[in-house]
Amino acid sequence: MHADAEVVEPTPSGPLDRIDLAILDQLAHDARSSFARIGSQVNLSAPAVKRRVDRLKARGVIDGFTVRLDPAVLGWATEAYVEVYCTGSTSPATMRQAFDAYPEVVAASTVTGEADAVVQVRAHDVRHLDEVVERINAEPFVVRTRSTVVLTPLVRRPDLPATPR
Amino acid sequence: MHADAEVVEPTPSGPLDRIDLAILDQLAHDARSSFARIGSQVNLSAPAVKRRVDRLKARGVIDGFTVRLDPAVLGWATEAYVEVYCTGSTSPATMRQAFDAYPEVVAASTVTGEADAVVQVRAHDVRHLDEVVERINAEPFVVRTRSTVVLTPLVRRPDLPATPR
DNA sequence: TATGAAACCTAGTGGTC
DNA sequence: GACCACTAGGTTTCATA
Repeated sequence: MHADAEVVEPTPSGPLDRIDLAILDQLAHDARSSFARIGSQVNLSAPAVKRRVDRLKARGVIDGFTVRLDPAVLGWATEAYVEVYCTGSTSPATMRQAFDAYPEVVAASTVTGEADAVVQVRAHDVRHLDEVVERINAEPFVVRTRSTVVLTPLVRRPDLPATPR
Repeated sequence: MHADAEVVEPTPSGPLDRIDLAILDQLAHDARSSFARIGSQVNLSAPAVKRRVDRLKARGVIDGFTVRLDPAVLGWATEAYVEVYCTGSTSPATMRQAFDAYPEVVAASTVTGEADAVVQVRAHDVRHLDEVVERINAEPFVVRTRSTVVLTPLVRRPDLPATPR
């Protein structure tokens, strides 16, 4: 071991190259595509693609592979953004623990602005949504909520575009 | 071919059974899992699982398979909910067409409440986010916007839970 | 250090019962 | 839906640049 001018990456990193991004693009489009088919798109052999994918998984760039489901077909027809106002010093950890317990919660984050958090909720119908919002309201750290119900979904992306910085 | 008392489904439908939901659960957890492995979880042979998955795809329940990427690692560190206020009679189609053109737009929907639409935006940083919001503001049908920036992501579900109705 | 070719083994797929 | 046979894809090894 010797000290260089260059810093050695602690996590096996280095920036994603054009090929990595192309592979991610392919996987975003079809995560069950074969390595050979991906390889033919990015001019690489199947083993080479597999190695890159393994590396991307190890680095945490790839978090996993999931199925894209049509919420409506599954009976999750109602969606809402719920702004949550909390008591003075509610920690993010407390909120996370609470919201994580709801299967109806798709996403939740603390936010800037008047509200403390925005929670995205999926429900079967308005009655179900109402029930979930009531339960959130009943959480000890919640002062009040303000719901914005989705009328028409306009855009819904598979995942993030693998655009280079 | 003969006429029965039973009506033949035009779309190959019928409700999802317990096994279908279990399969979707497995795929949500790992979309690249083998049919054999899924089968062992749901007590079914690999071909049987494949046929069910094919059927679920044909029915539109399964929309596709994608990779889950860590936004932060890819350089998409900043996220915001942008409420959009539109001119009198802006059609959802107009909005969809406009928002679809932004790679930074993750999701967009028309909503109840004061605003006409909520647009979820992913950006590299606050400067980038600001630029995107400016562009949205410049859309001919947009009167004004109100952005809520994400501070800490608390919950982010892979996809919808395959809970029966 | 990353790749390609080949070998080997596991999984996908269509037919049959 | 299971079983079987066949094909295709995943994974490891090894040689190479």
